[in-house]
This record gives sequence, C-alpha cells and structure tokens, in this order.
Amino acid sequence: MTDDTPKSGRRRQARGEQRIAQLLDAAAEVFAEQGFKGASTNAIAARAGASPGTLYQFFKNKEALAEALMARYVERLREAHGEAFDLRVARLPLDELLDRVVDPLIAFDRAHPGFAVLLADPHLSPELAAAKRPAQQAMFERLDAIFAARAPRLPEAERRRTAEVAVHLFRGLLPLIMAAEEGDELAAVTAEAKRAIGAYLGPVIGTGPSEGTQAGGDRPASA
Amino acid sequence: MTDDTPKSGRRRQARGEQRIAQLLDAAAEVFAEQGFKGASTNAIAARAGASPGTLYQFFKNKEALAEALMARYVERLREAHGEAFDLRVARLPLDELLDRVVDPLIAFDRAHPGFAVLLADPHLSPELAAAKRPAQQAMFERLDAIFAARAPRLPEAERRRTAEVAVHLFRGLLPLIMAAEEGDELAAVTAEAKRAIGAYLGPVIGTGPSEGTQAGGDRPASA
DNA sequence: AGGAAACACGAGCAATCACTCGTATTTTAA
DNA sequence: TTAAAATACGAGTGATTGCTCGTGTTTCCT
Repeated sequence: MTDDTPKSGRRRQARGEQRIAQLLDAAAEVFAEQGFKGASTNAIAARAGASPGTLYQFFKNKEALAEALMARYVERLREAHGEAFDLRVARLPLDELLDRVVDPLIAFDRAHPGFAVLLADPHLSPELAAAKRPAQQAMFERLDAIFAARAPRLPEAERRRTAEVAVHLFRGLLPLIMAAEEGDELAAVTAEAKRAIGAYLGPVIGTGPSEGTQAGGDRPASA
Repeated sequence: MTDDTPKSGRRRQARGEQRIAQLLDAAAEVFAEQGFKGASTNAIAARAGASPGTLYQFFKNKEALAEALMARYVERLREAHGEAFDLRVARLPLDELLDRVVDPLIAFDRAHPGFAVLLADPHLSPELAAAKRPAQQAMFERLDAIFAARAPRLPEAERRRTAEVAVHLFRGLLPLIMAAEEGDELAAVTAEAKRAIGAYLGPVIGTGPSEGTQAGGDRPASA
C-alpha cells in the first residue's frame, strides 16, 4: 500500500507514518461525507492538516489513497473478526451464532462510516473495485466457512448462494443501522436485522445447535 | 417538473416535449453509468443529440434534471404498481403475494437502471433527497397498506417497521438482481429474494391466505 | 405575412479539480 | 558536521465542469 518498490534509498520516517495515518483518517471522513467522487484531495489534505503536495508525496493519486484506506479497513476487519468469527460459533444455536457474527459487524461499520460508503459505491474504477474485493471476500468466506461447518451436507452451490444472499441482506439493512442512534433505536434495528437474517438462514442451516444437516420442514425445492 | 410557473406566454411545443424526453432518457443512461456526480451535463446533452444550451433551456440546472427524472420514475412506478399492488393481493397466500409484489418491482428496476442508482446514492443534495422521498414512500406505503389489510391486529409501529425492513431487504438484494443475466440466473436470484423476504414476513403477517393476525409460533419477543 | 415566442446551437466563462514543482525544513547516517 | 534523503509547503497548471449568452432557426398565432 501507499508506495511499493522502495528498492533502494533510505527508510520511511516515523513522521511519515504519522502523516499517512492522518491522511487516511481524513480521507475516511471526507469519503464518508461526500463519497469518493465528491471528495477533493485538497479537502482531504486540509482536513489532515497537510498540504496537497504532502498528500501526493505518500499517494500517487486519489485512487491509491482510497486503495490504501481500503487496505487498512480490511486489516482492521480481520482483527475485529478474528476472535468473533472462529468456527466454534458454527455449533451454537442460530440465535447466538447471529449475535456473535452480526454484533461485531455492526460495531465495525458504525465505527468506520467510510467503509460502507466505499464498499457500496458502484461507480469506482476497476482498480478500486478490485481493492474492495478482499473486504467482501473476508465477510463472504468466513460466513461460507461457518455454513460449511454447520451444514456439511449442504450442496456447495447452495451454500455459497446462501452466504452471498445473507451478506446482501445485511448490507441492505446497513443504511437503517448506520442511521439509528445509539440506544433503543439501534437495539431495535439490530434485533430486526438478526430476525430477518435468521429467518432466511434457519431453514437452510438449522436453528438449533448444529445438527449437521437437517431436511428443512417447509422449504420448497429451488426452482 | 422541468419548469413551473409558466404564468404567461405561449405554450410548450411538441418539439419541446420530445427534447425533454430525449434528455431524460440520456440522463437516465449517464446517471446509471457514472452516478449523479460523475455524470456531466455536457455528456448528457451530447447523448441526447442536443447542445448544452438546449439542455439548460428545459432544466435550470443539473439537479432539476435529476429531479425531473425522479418524478418521471415515480409516475411510471405508480403505473406499474397500480394493477399489481391493489389490496386484494393482501388476501393471497404469502407465496403468491410475493409473486405479485416482487416480480413487477424487479421488472421495473431492471428496466430503469438509473432509478436504483439515484435512489441508492446517499450523497445527494437535500433537494434531490427530497425528490427521492415520493419514490420510497410509494413502495413503503403500499406495502404498509397491504400489511394493514392482511394483519389488522398488528400494532402500527411494528407494522411500519416491518414494511421498512422489507423494503431494505429487497434493496440489499438489488445489486444481485441487477447483475443477474436474464434467464436461469435471474430466476434463481428472484426466487432467493422471495424466500428471504417471505421468511422474514411469514411470522409477522402469516403465510396462508390472510387469517387476520395469528400469534406466530416461534417468534421471539423483541429485545 | 409578420412578429413573437419557443427551440436550438456551441463557443466560451468562471470555478473547481487532480496533480506538479520549485523550494525550504527536518531527520538520518556516516 | 554535513550531505543526502525524507518530509513539507502552496502557488500554479492544465483539464474538466456546470452553466451562460449571443445569435440563428422553427413554430405558432393573428
């Protein structure tokens, strides 16, 4: 990220690392407020307390800045998931599984408002879209792994489709989640999100502590 | 729309109406491809086969253009809904109700790709955001009316919340729906959307032909 | 027929944008 | 101590944007 191939020359100074962090923080804020296109690099530099020239010393262009920000998000996302997402949750009752998966995700998204904005923007360049992929994969793959552990007899195609749909269901509720104010409103929206996702997942991966696979009761054969 | 207060002076010519339609068509395309911010008015005019000056004869600025486009979408949405959304569907089994509601919505969104783009953009000016509201209300209110007819004993607050969540669940799946290619893939995604929304709605408004209200079996009390 | 208004054009204006560059300061390594 | 590298600045550049305006053409009404 920021700048590869430092093949020769001296090392980056601590000052530089701080500036990069400041610039990424500022970029996160401005992207969250204005979107990628609407954010000006001069505004980002100003909010970071730096000049445009300084910004371009660390990032070769606006896109590279967004890519570096995405990379930092992915890093933090992995940290946040690491604990909450290990495969033992697969054996929990569905309610608890959802608590363990949804709560940290909501906390992360609310703590990093620029993340959802960048993720949701469908008009990014191919390079930036590629930078988004690890973030989506991070969520999708872990969900998929949980499903695989919980319902090993579920066909892979169906399992993958289910994981993808579940991710999109959550993303659909994100605007509601982001807009809710901390407290009762957020709790209500969170509960509703879990209810919606749980209702969708239940017939496929089971509601109880993982019974492996069970042939769901009233689940229609897929068309 | 376009220009109010034509208090005096002569009437709009047929040529003008055609130009407006061309400009709105072009705007829909360019907004869908580039987003609102990314679309340039010169590009829209060019795609409509007109000059910038002509565009600004009918729309006082870029925002008014988008507002007029939104207004046209709302108009068409009401037409598309009118038949499919009347309250008799409330008495159908949930599966059929979903068919009647979801299928036309998917058809509309796929036929008007600019619509979803404008609706989903969270970085629009207050005026444009206000222009979006009728579209969201159109969907929300009719859903709410259906729920009210189907489950009259459901508390209003819960009913409204359910309608809103249902709309967001659908919107979350929209990217999948828009990206699917006509045929098997679209059919599969459509079925999955109905399954997800139906699973969420079933415990609240009942799966059978409306029994009024029924106390759902395993619905947990909201936290 | 003829005048007025609607329609049309497109060069160009002012503002903004992403980005550069010449220069000055701070840090590092010898 | 000192030279090179890293960091920092910010006015400026070229491109693009939303939009205007002078001018010409088409349509309508009488």
